[in-house]
Amino acid sequence: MKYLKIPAATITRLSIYSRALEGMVEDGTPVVSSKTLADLCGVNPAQIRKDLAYFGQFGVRGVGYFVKELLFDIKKILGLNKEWNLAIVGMGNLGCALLAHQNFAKQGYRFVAAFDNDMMKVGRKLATGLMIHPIDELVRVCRDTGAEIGVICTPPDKAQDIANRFLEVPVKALLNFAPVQIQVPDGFKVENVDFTVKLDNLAYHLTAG
Amino acid sequence: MKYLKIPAATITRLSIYSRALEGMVEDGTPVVSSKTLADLCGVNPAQIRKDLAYFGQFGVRGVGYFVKELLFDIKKILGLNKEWNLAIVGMGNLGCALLAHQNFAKQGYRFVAAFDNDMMKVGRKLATGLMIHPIDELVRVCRDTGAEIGVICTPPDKAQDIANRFLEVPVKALLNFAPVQIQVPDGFKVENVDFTVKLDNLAYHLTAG
DNA sequence: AACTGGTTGTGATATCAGGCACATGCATGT
DNA sequence: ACATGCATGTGCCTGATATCACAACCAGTT
Repeated sequence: MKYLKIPAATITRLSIYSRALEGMVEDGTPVVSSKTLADLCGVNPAQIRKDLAYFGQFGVRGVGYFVKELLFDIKKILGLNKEWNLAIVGMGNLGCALLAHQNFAKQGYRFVAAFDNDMMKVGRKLATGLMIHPIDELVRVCRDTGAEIGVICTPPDKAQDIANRFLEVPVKALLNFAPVQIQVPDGFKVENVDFTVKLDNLAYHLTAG
Repeated sequence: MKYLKIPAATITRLSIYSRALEGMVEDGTPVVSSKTLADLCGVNPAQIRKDLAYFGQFGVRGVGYFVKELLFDIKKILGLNKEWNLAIVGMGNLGCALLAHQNFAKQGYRFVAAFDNDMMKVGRKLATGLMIHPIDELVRVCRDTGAEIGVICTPPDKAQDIANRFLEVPVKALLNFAPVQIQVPDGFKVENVDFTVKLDNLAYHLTAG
């Protein structure tokens, strides 16, 4: 089952489903149909069933899906039944905001290392108890702390260099906030978060659309 | 030409091309081929030519594209030949970081209004000279300042309410950082920026491969 | 003026993702 | 025990998206 190719879009949607399901767990909703969940997530009901079908059977015909169970299963599929250790580079406004952000902890993502090149910042202790290390120590500290995912919040011209250091650790997954395309070898994975790209989409929509 | 449907993915890529081209302008590179640009952006060369073909002819056969010209044309396509006025709601860590972030200004996006419900924050003046308004004043202030794009940085449970207020202005484009799916009528557009979705993708990749 | 190298623009082709519609099967009630 | 209602799981179809491959075309050279 797992050996046929899963579309990347499916994984992204699973993640979105899990957000909606978390909300339902809080509300105490016990059961949900693909129709209801679809409306909430803005997709087609068949899409949800198809996405889940890649990984097995989770529903009860004539009834729907048990919310808690389905959430548990999706999290397991995504690999969220463990904590993930993050290392972050670039303690500017954005980097600090991410560190302080609640959503990460809530989803089981934990920052275990922070880096910056600014000597004014190095050695400072953050509110979380984390200390800021110089970037030269990245490889060593990441190994010591068991970092598994790298978060890049540096200016664009530094991003590739940072990525290369992460590759050396090796940290095989990178979340890149810098507005450049980072090159990595096979087996490594980069996800880009570029606000301005999203804004450009909106601007286009307002202009032409 | 503009009357056939343009894939959303094309618009996103145009935005990515423009980032790469900006770098080339700084380096003083005068001309670029679709091959070179493709390598830099991690896409297929034919993809670039196809994307551009939706909007006209921009290259010279046997030569390539003039960097400055192409950048100008792409920006014009995206509607970036003007400044866009942003209004932001939710002045937590993330909201403040976005306000201070350089990339927005560099791309012609300008914050003209800021809102929060926390009475400790309302009335405070930010470094940029912007004052924080209470959310009840959103509709009025957005109209006064000519806000065109709304940025939502509130907790998830407040996001839909904020969106509804923006619809009333009307602000027709929303950049949503809250991890929920926002419902809007036709003609309005929401772009979601959800870090945890991206992280989940990485987690899946590390887990399942 | 003709030739050559090189890159675009684009029709044709392959691949992929999404949506429909129905058979399958569970739960409830009689 | 059987019939009914309802939502899932899935084969098939349709449409969109990406890639290939080649003709069209420009610049520089002989």
